[in-house]
Amino acid sequence: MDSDAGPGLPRESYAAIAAFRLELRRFLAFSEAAAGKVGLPAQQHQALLAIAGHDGAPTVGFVAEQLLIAPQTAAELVSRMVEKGLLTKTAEAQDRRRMALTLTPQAAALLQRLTTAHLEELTTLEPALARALDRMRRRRAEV
Amino acid sequence: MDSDAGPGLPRESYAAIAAFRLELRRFLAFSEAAAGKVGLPAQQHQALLAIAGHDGAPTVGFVAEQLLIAPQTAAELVSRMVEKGLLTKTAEAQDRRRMALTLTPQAAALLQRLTTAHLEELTTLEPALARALDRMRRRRAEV
DNA sequence: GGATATATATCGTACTACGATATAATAAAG
DNA sequence: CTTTATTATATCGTAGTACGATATATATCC
Repeated sequence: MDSDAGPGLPRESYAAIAAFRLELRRFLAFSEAAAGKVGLPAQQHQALLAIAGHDGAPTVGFVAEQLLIAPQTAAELVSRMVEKGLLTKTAEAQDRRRMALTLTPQAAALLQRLTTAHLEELTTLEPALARALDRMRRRRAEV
Repeated sequence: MDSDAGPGLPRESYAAIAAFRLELRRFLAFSEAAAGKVGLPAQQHQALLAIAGHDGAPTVGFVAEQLLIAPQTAAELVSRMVEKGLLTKTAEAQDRRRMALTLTPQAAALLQRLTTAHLEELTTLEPALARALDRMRRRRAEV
C-alpha cells in the first residue's frame, strides 16, 4: 500500500516531519521578522520574553537555561542588551556574583507590541502547527 | 486578579509564549544533537528530510523554499552535501538549469535512523509541545 | 583562611547565511 | 530566429554570533 521501495521508512514518515519542521520555520521566521521590525535580533527578543515571563528579576544564568545557550553566550547577549538600553543589570545583595536583570520601560513597550502581534499571528499559525503535530502522532501510531 | 502593574500584558502572556519557545528549543536541540551524532549539521539533516519527504527528485530551489533560505544558501548547502557524498545532483533533461537531487544510499540510511529516533523522542516531546500550544491558545481566548 | 565551586566576563575562532554579482539556460518579444 | 528578459544555480566577500578556552570575582566548605 505504500510506495516503499527498499529498507527505508515510508515516505509519509519523512513528509510528516518535514511538514512539521516547515511550520516551525514559518513561525520562527514570522517571529524573527516581527522582532526585526522593532530593531531586535531574535535572541534579544527571546531574552526579553524569558525575563518578562519570569516572576522576579532573573539572572544571566537563567537566560542561558531558557535559551539553551552557554553561560558566556548569555553574558555576551545580556551585555549587548544593556548597552542598547533594553536591560538593567544589578548585582544581587545576597550573592554579588549574580546579576539581576530587569527590562527597561523601552524594552517592556517593545515586548508588549511584539507579544500582541505574536498572539494575533498564532491565530493563523497555531492550527497548522497543531495539525502537523497530529500528523506526526499518527505516524508513530501506525508503526 | 492579575498582578499586572502598569500598561504591560499580564505576565502569563509572556510566560506562555516563553514556555512554548523553550519547548521548541528543546525539540530543536534534540534534533540537532541527534543529527550531530551521525555527523550531520542541522541544515543538512533538514535538507535530507525535505528531499526524502518529496515525491520525485526535487531541485535546489525546492530546498530553499522548504528550509526558508535564500537560493544561493541552498546551492551552497547542496554543494557541501554532494562533496560529502550525501546527495547526487543531475541536470534535468527538460530544463538543464534545474538540478535534480537524490539521496545517496548512505544518506538514506542515516536519515532512516534519525527519523526513527525523532519519532521515538516525539513520544515524550509532543505532549509538552501540544500543552504549550494550548496554553497560548487559552491566552488568546482570554483577551 | 585556603581549597573548591559557582556566576559572569573576555577573547579568538569557526560556521553559515546573506548581499552583490556572475553564468547558464530557457522563455518571450519582435 | 535574434534580441531581451527571466529563471535556476553558483561564487565570493562579509558579518553576526555561538562556543571553547580562559580569567576574575564571589561564595561555600572543611
